[in-house]
Amino acid sequence: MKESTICPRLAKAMELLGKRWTTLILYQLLEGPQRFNEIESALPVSGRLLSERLKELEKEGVVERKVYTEVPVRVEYFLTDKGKALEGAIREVEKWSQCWIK
Amino acid sequence: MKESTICPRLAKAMELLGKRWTTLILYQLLEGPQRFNEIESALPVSGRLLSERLKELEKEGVVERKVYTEVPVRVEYFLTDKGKALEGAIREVEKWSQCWIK
DNA sequence: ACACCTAGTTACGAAAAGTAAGTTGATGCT
DNA sequence: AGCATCAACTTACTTTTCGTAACTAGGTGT
Repeated sequence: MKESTICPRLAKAMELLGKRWTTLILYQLLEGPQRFNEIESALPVSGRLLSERLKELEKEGVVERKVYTEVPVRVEYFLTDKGKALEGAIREVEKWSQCWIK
Repeated sequence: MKESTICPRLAKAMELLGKRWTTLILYQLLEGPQRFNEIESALPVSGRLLSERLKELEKEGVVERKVYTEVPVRVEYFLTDKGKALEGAIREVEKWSQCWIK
């Protein structure tokens, strides 16, 4: 790595959000709490990566995980306040894609 | 790949914007036209990847490339209208990072 | 002829992603 | 008891992408 003049906070944010699938997972969670399998079927992402990304997002405090000890077990993921604060950014990307992607 | 219920335009947008460095490169270009070496020194990205990303962005019509046949040659990259239309989204991410990333 | 400058490209080992099969723990079925 | 089922992961393995550093091309200046 080299020195860079860019703002470290933005760089760190993009290190998280710039990973494959991350933003689409968050977009999906804007709909409300969802279980592992729901997210997996909504997106073309594999269980392996989904699991990895959700852990990263949890670690960053963007997403939380709640286990319901039913049978079979149910696990729900949902946005924290930090995660909900990303809605504006995600909606802007959504708008852009509607206008500019054919 | 599996079937997914997510909007294909957003998915395609994220396929571009979700790649490593892409958004930071665009953020950098919000400052105005810049040469290859300027972008390279502003970001911790290598020439190899910068070249690859700029080609992708050019192909998608987000960025344009202008060659000045001076000595030595000068090449400038700048945002098209499609690229400038991303400013809102990028600024939202920037705001989020200022508020939520320590 | 040789060094220098920008703007790349190439080669190659390392890390991340994609795919598919396997694991865990609590049932219910026969 | 033994086996199948279900969600939510996890492992093993192949393919793609990344990171680093060295190299190339075209046009000077010395």
